[in-house]
Amino acid sequence: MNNPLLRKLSNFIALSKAESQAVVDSCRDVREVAAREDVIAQGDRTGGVKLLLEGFACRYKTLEDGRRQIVAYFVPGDLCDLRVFILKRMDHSIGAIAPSRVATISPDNMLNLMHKYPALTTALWWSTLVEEAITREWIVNMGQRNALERMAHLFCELLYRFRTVGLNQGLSCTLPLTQVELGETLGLSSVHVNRTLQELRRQKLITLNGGTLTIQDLRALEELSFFNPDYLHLDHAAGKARGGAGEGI
Amino acid sequence: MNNPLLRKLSNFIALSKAESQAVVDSCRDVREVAAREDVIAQGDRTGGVKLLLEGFACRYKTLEDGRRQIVAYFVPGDLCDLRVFILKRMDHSIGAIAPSRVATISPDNMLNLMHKYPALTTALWWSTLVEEAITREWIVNMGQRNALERMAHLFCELLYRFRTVGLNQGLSCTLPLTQVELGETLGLSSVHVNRTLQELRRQKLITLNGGTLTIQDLRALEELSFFNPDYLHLDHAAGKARGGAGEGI
DNA sequence: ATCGCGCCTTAACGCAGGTTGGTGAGGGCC
DNA sequence: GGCCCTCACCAACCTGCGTTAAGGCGCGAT
Repeated sequence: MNNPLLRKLSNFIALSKAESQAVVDSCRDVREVAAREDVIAQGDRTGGVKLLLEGFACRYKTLEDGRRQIVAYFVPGDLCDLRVFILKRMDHSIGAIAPSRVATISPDNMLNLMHKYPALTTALWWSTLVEEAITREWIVNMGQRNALERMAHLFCELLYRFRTVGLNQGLSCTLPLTQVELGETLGLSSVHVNRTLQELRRQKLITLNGGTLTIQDLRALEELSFFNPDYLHLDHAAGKARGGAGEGI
Repeated sequence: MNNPLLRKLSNFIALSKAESQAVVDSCRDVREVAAREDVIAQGDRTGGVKLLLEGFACRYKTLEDGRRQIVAYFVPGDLCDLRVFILKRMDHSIGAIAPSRVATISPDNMLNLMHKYPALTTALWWSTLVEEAITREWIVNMGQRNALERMAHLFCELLYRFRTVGLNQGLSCTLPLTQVELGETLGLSSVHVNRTLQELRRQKLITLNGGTLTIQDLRALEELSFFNPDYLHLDHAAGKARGGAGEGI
């Protein structure tokens, strides 16, 4: 199982061979995207569903005066919105941060998949619900936490998310972000990102260099940032939800 | 058509009589909720889908140390998440702000509705996509705009949303928020909310008292806050999307 | 080799917004 | 009538974070 989407969904539900194969089969149309290149830009007509297979990407919005805000990160296995094709135009952009491989699944293909495999559908909805919960948690992060807590919280979240697709190495993971990008994510200036990073390093909580994040003390980082992983809804043992409500939506 | 959900959906698609009736029929189980009372609390088992028929409500999260962040507002016609029942427990709370009437639609009822009326399904997905876009815009708001811009942007958004269900009176709408709640929404202290409100009043942009918001100069308020309504996806003339992609998902 | 460039780092200064601690008006209740 | 509670509003003070500006380091291009 080297498809990261399958790896992610298997956290929620045990997929049959047919279901797994169907997912793999729909990832035929693959495109390489360079670092800092857009996958889709604000204002573009919506196309098919995008699935990040490899790399690291983000969703962002730009204000008229140039200010930029990153509103989500994509790790491998993340779908860039299951249903955008209902809308006409993108109200935001999706851009690669690291060199990435992105599969495009056509609307027809997607609908087909969901008609044939209700259990798969449920699993996909679960993943979008988690995505929404993450977005909400980011609002909490920006509104209620100070710079140190905010950054600590983000790092905790990213570690958990890399874990669910097996892309962590213990308490380390690949995180090729510049400090400017971190600032655009957390609503901070790059100068203050620098200060905050150094404070986290000084407290021996993390190291971050050469595009690798290592968490030295996860417990402490979680306590500092009031991190509560409930919103990631990882409490499903694989297969537990089999036949659950929501099939066939 | 006095069902606010129908009024909202009709912005996206022209609904048939059968479809409209089906929606109305599923709003049988109605509950009155007092102001400041919770509809569902963090940690509760997820029940059916909630639909706000009347009043004003919000989604919020509370940190362990008591800090509270409002992450969304619900105006009449808003569904409190179409698919929560896939998850086990709520990772946040939903609370009434004004006295409200809330309908509960059971999962079975919901699934049934969506199986029978594909066009309705598309319209419902459209509304959740808009909800997600709003959530993302709130992140942009918190991350990139200062207090004045942030509050101005929120007021623009609320006016547009009240308009889509016909609950505005020209440039006025009912907005029974305390300054503390505004602060919990915008990530500001209530003191600073007060200062900011006064600045908006001083600039003759709005008035807000007795639970009524009046926008005196919408154009100026939009410019001040870099408000771009694209993310609300109101560009569908009713009926235009009839038969569009996404039916039957 | 060295130039340029992207990125990280540091320092000095100022301001937006938080904190604390008030006042006073209005409304519900005994 | 008096009491309590909530909410808007106000003032003094403090600080977290933004801004500006300058220097350093690694690396690819010429």
